[in-house]
Amino acid sequence: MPRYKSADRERLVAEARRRLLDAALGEFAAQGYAGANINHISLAAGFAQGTVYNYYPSKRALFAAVIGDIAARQGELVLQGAASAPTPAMRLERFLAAGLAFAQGFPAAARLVAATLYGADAEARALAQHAYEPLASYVTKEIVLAGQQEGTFRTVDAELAGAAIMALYLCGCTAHGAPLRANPRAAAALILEGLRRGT
Amino acid sequence: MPRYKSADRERLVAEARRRLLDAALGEFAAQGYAGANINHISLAAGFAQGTVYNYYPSKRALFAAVIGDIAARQGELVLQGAASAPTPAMRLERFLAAGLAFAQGFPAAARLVAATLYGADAEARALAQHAYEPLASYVTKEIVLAGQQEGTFRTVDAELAGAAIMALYLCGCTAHGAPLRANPRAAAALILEGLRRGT
Amino acid sequence: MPRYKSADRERLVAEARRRLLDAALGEFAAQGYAGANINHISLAAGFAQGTVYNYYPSKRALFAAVIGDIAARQGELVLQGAASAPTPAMRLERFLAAGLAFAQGFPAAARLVAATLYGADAEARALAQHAYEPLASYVTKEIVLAGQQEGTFRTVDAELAGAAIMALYLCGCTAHGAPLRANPRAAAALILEGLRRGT
Amino acid sequence: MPRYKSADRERLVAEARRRLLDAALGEFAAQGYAGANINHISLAAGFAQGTVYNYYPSKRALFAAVIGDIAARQGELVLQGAASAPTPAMRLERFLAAGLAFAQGFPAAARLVAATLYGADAEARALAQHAYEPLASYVTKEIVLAGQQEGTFRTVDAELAGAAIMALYLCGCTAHGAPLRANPRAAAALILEGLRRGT
DNA sequence: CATGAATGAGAGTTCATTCAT
DNA sequence: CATGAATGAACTCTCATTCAT
Repeated sequence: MPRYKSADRERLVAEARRRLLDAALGEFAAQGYAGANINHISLAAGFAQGTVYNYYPSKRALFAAVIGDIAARQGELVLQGAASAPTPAMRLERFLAAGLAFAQGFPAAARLVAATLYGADAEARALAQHAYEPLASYVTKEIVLAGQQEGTFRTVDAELAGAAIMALYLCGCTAHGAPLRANPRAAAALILEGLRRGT
Repeated sequence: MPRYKSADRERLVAEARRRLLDAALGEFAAQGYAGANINHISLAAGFAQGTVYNYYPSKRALFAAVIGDIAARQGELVLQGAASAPTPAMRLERFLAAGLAFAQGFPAAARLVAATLYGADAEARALAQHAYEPLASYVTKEIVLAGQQEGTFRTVDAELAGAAIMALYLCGCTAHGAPLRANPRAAAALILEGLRRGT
Repeated sequence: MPRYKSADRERLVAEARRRLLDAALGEFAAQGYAGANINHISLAAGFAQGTVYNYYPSKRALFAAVIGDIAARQGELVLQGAASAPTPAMRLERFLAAGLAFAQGFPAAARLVAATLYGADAEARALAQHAYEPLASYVTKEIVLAGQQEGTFRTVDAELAGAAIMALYLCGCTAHGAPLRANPRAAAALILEGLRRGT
Repeated sequence: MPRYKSADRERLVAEARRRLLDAALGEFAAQGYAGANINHISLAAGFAQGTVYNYYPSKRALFAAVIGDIAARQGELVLQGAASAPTPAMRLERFLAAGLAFAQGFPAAARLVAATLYGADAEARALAQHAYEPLASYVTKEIVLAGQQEGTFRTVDAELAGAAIMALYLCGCTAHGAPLRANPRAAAALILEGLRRGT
């Protein structure tokens, strides 16, 4: 009978989970979900093999927790950054800047999210899509649609524009993405003004 | 064993490889590299399990061959489509249209490429990057830079613009990509004109 | 630490053991020895996981205690029931009635004993055989042999008859045993009179 | 493409299965289902660990095959022995003699069946009950009921008598069963005539 | 004496790879 | 060159047991 579940206990549990999430993020980002070794994660977190299972009931559950954790942290940061801007154009710029800063600060997390969203594992993909739904819908509604209603954005298909922005945003951390990361302001300008020289 | 292989022999070998590549593409796209089962591939290709090893020395080598094959077929199609267009803007449009048509015609291939380029497996990523280098540099040189030299494109960072176009292009087949695929002409317009309404 | 334990202390310990034995009986009966989870037992007894080890040094020891406990309770009940009967035939009837009543009242216990006595685990089997020796020898001596000496029973091999009765008795709770349980009087008659119609 | 699945191949497969079934019988009988180690079985059969899975898809399936194999062999032997006898009484005697001879010849098989039928594992029990249904219904119909219709057997509850005979039969290989096995004729007489001396 | 997080050996199962036929 | 049985390392997950608190 747990006598009162001291705050101490809870803090220890939270810290153990933190260590596991961090170790898991590293492993999943480096090896992919299928390639990750759950015992390595446990050992990397400073536990014995099998101790993960005292905190998460399965590899999948641990993975879900990792993705959820990333999405929450990134969402908070990014939406906070963008929300305070008065115009849709500025929100776009801040959105990209905050997101790409996150990718720069936590490259493993960014890589893992992209790998999951564009990977073959349907279950994992659904999970990540669900976790990133708030960000995606923020872009579509508060940036693209808002700019169109305000009259400063062209009336292109909002979904199309949203998908394009999300693609840039999510790929800003991998492969061909280095220039995006290095220059979020220019990326925003590119989206706003397009490639063609104005008349 | 005749040293001089009959052309017949070679054709049979080529056809066997074709069957294996097709089966492997399906399996890798559906399960990811780590999740793919090489014996299933062999069986799906109409061979016994283990027969892959008469044609490819390892799972990795088979995977590399699959990626190489996709890149070659896609490159041929896309560059062919784009090269005949006289202006950089038209080349961009045709490039996107041809690429997204490829993604529509061979969704498994498109998904596999994106998953590999944005996935966690560093070795596989390097492989795919190398295979897609021609496409990427075509975009940068023959579209972005050419348009700038011609005077019709803004002088934004060419690498940045190239990366953005490749991101759109590659993600046009997955996750948030559905609207892109459905509407390549609008996607090209978005890249050319940007979001902001002209003055 | 007072050497002289207060009676209070001892009562508490006895009650804790009781709870553990009851919980263990349920788990062992439901899952078998190998399949039983000792932490589940501890929790089901209202303790934390691991607390069993304050009362029993190992899973095996706990198991032995469970079997011993059942044998003791069943033996007391059954022998009490049978001992007061004046003739061997009546003792047989009461023996079966009491035993099958026990099986009806404590089905988990009955099932566990049969599973142990007829199970694969040699160590457990030896343990249970030892615990049930008193019952077995009661049947052989006080029922079969006594009846033969009295002149009312045929002089069949006493051990054989004893084994047959014990088999019926122990299987009266499982598998094909339902009719036995339902009808102890008829079972006794069957043993006494046999199948063949008297001349 | 298997060219013609030579009889050779099939013989080899059958022989491999035989080795595995034998090894599995030994392990399951000695350790119980839950306690058995499937890699030990594979090694004991002369294969590497994991090779069982080329022949049976799971531990449970292997177990089912073992039980099915025993039931088939025992059923053939026992029913053959009993069926040729003209009267129900003789069928009973032969049934017991054949069954107990089987138990003597294949003690591990007999022990495993009893352990399964009286064990805690519900799934395994159902399996074994199903496999032994033919024997059980033979006893009830062709022995007990037939004897009653013929007029030579008392009209006791047929199910009760059948269950009693099956219990004796199945327990003839364990625990208190040694005398039964040693003396099947006397066991049959006991069932037919009962314990009580005729008047 | 109770707790329950931690341990780590060991379980069932998968599968890339080999090789005798 | 095709076959497919065999291999055995490696995986995820379980759980009896320990011990600091």
